[in-house]
Amino acid sequence: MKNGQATIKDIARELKISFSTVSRALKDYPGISEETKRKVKEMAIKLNYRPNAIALSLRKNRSFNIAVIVPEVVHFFFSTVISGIEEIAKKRGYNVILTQTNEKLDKEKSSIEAMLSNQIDGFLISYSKETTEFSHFENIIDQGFPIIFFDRIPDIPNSINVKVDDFEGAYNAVSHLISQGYENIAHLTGPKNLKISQERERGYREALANHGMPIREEMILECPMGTNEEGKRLALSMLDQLNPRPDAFFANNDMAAVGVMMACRDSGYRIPEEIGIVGFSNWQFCTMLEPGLTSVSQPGIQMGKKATELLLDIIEKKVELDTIPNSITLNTELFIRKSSMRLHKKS
Amino acid sequence: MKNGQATIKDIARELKISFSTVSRALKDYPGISEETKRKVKEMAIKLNYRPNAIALSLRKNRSFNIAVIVPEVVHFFFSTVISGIEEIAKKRGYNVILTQTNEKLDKEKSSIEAMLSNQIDGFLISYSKETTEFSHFENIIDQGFPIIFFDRIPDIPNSINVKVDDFEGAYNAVSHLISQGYENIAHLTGPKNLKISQERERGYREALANHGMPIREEMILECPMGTNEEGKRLALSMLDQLNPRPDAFFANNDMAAVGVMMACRDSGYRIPEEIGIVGFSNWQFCTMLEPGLTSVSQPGIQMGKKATELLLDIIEKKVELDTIPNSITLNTELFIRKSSMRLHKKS
DNA sequence: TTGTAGGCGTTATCAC
DNA sequence: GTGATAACGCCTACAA
Repeated sequence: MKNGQATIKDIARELKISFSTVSRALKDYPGISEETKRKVKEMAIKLNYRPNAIALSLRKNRSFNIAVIVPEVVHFFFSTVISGIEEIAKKRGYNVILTQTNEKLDKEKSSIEAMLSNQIDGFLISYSKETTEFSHFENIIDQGFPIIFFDRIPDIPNSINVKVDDFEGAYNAVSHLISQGYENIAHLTGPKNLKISQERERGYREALANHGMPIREEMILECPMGTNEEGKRLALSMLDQLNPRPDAFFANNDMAAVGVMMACRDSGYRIPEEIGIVGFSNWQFCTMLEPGLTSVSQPGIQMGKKATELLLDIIEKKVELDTIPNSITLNTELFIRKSSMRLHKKS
Repeated sequence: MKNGQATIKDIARELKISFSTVSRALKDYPGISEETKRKVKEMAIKLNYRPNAIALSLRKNRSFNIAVIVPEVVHFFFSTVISGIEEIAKKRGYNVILTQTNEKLDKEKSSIEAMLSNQIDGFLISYSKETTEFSHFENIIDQGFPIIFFDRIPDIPNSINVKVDDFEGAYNAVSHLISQGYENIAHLTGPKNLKISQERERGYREALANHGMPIREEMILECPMGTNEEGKRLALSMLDQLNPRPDAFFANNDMAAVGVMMACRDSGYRIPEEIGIVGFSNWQFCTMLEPGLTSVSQPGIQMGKKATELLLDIIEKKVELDTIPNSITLNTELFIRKSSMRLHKKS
C-alpha cells in the first residue's frame, strides 16, 4: 500500500469545506448542493482519490474478503472451483484470499488462524486429506463465522455443504461398465477417510449389487495418493495376482485411471476390448489420451459459484440461516469415451 | 468478519488496567512487569483475543495483502506459479488476493482498480492476451506501487520482471529436433503480441539458421488460442498443403502440440518415425500421453517464489530499488520423450 | 511500570 | 446544506 494517497481530508482541504461534506458528496447523499457535489467529484478525480477499503472495513466491521482454503492449487478440479469462486466474488465486490494446505492438517489450522486475524467475512473450505477431526472448524463456526464446505464434507452437524453426488456418479460409471459387458470390475478407491471416497465406493458396491454381480473384496484397493504411479502399481498387482483377473477398472480419480492405462499398455492388454477403464473428475486430458478416457465429470466451476453465492447470501443476510439447505448436491455427468466402449455403441 | 470479537479494550476492562498496557504486554514490550504480562496473556487466551489486522493495516498503512493477477486460474502453468506465490507469501506473513482476467483487458483494468482501493501492498501480474498497451500499469507504478511482472513481460522501461528464457527453451527444442534428423520443422506460434511468443519464435528461427537450415515462412503459423482444436486444424492444413510437408512440429504450447498429435493420428502419420513433436510448458499430461510428449519445462513454482520474494523484499525495503535486477530469467529444461526420439538415443 | 491522548480514513449522529 | 465530533481497534509518543 502506497502512502501519499489522497484522502477525503485532502479533498476537503483543497476545497475548504469539511470532510464530512466531502464524504456525503461522494456518496450522493441527499441534502448536498449539486454545485458542491460537482466540485468534490472533480477534485476527487484530480487528486486521484480512492476510497480506503481498510478504513471502511474497520468502520463497518466487514472486510469484503473471503478466505478460500484448498488442499492444492495445482489440481485441475480445485483450480476450476477457485475459478468459479473468483468469478462470483468479484462480481459481488468481494476479494478472494487464497490459501493452500498442501494436504497438511497443521497448515490448515495455521491458515485458519491467520484468516481469523484478517477479519475475513467468511470461509470456503475443502479440507486436507490429513484432517480426520473437525474441532478447528467447529470452533470458528461457534464464533459465528460463516463457512461453506465444498467437495470434501466434514462430519459436523449443521455444516453447510456443496458437493457433487459422488454416489450417483460412481453408480452410473459402474453401471455403464456393466452394460458394456465387463464382469470383473475392480475399484481403486481414494483415501478412506474422505467421504467422497466412501460415497464413490458405495456407488460402486451398490451398482454391482443391483445388477446381481458379486462384490469381490480383493478387487477393491485403496489408492490414497491418487497418482498414476500408484494406480499403475496397484493395477499391475491385481492383473498379476487375481483370478479371474479384472476386466475393468473404476478409479476414484483420473490420474489413477491413467496409471491403469499405463499398466494395461505395459502388460499388453487392449483397451477397451480386454480391459475397460473409467476415471473420475473428467480432467482436461481425458480427451487427449488415446484411447479417450471415460470419466465422471464434476462441475467444479458450478460448485465454486454455488458455494460462493451461498456464502455471500449468508454474509449479507439475504437468507435466513434456518431457511438455507444444509447441503447442495450437484449432479455429475458421465462422459463416455473409447476407454470403456467395448460395444461401440454410439453415444 | 464476525463482531463480538474480543479487543484489547475488553482485556483491559476485565483486568482493570489501561488498554495501552495491554497492547504493550501482548507485544512483550520492555518495561512491563512479568506479572502484568502473564495476566494479560492469560486473559487474551481466555477471551479468545485475536489482533485485528484491519486496524493494524489502517494504522501502519500496510495491509500485508498482495494482489496476484493472472489470465486464468484453470491453467496448469499459472496454477503452479500461484502455488509458489502462495507458499512464500504465507511464509512471510502476507495474504494472497487472487484475481483472474480471463484474458480480458477490461477485467484486468477493473481488477487493478479494485486492488488499489484495497490498499494492496504490491502486485504480481501476468497480463492478458488482449493487453497491447500498458499505461494502466505505468499509472500504478508512477503512484509508487511495487509491481513484479511474471512470464508475460510488458514493454515498460524499468519494469521488474521474472521470466523464463523462452528463447533458449525454443532454441534447445528445435536444436534437439534437428539433431534427431528432422528437416522440415514447422512452428505453431503463440499470440504474436506476447513477448514470450516472439522469443520462442526467435529461438526457432535462430536454431534453424545456426544449423544452416532454411526458414520457410509458410511453415510458421500463428496459433493464438493455443487449444488442441486449433493446433490440430493448423497441423492438418500444413500436412495437406505444404510440399515438402513438415516432418516435425515445434508448438508454442503443449495443448497445441497435442492437437498436432491428433492430426498425425488422423492422417496416419507415425510419431516419432514420420513426424516429431515438441511442445512447451511440460504440463502434467505430457508423461501420460502415448507417445510421451517432449516438452520444454517452465519452472512455474520457482517463478512464483522468486517473484514473490522479490516483491516482498521491495515492500519491506530490504533491497534498494536501484540495486535490484531489472529482470530475473529462469532456465528452462527440455524433457525429451518419445514424441521426438526418432533416433532412440538413450536419455 | 502504567496511563492519556492523538491519529490512521471513514461514516453516522448530532447540531447549526 | 454544511460542519463538528465520536467511533471502529490499534499503536505510540508523552506524561505521570
